[in-house]
Amino acid sequence: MKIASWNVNSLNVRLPHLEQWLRAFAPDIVGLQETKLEDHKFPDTALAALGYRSVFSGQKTYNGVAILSREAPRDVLVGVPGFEHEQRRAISATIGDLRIVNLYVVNGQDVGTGKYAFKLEWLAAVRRWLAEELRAHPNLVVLGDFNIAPDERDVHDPAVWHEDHILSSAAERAALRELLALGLHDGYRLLHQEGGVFSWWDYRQAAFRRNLGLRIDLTLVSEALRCRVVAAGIDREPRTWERPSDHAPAWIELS
DNA sequence: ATGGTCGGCACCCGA
Repeated sequence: MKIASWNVNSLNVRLPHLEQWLRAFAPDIVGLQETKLEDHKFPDTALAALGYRSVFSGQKTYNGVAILSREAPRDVLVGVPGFEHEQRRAISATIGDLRIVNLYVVNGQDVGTGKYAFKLEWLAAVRRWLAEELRAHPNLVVLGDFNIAPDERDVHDPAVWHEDHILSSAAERAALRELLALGLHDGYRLLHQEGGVFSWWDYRQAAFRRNLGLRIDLTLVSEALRCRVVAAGIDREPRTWERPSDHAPAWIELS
């Protein structure tokens, strides 16, 4: 059972990439972020032709999330209960014996801005909600673009990505640690300890060629699923293709 | 630290 998270940065532009990658990688479940598509424009027919069901919550221009799965999704939930707003950043569904939560965490722009404050509020609301979600669904997978690099191994240059910098700041990392403290584990780190493995590279400065990246796309698993994680990785291949997303798919395999 | 590159959409904003 392969489960992946991929920020596609516009599904309108990236549908051919997604189709090619689904054929090549053959995941069972995929969480997509930044689809940037209103629901009536979601390419569910094209994805069904490849054997995937789709559930989605999108909007024009910004944000937008979706879950693709080979098995039919049940009990679909849009948004973060108790924290209503316009931005389409969360979608959840039950697939087989797994509860899947797909998040597009607020970027936060810069430390100290209003968007940064909103990021921390949003993460606090997610934590309150996931505490309940874990009680209801012991087999929980929380995946997505977290827009937080968990620690120094997850940034190419800790001198740049330091405790006062967006995506690596002390408060953001503390918020992520609070999520993990609910009883969630970073699937990738269960199996790999080395640094320098990234999921996002800025479009500028030839960052991908120079591997100047961050690992901000994560797949978290609950305690009950911990021992079922048999493989994990980041598939850099689609980042090498023409006109790529700035993110690569991050994946885990469950037994 | 700055400036650089994308996508969407409208000549600028968000990432």
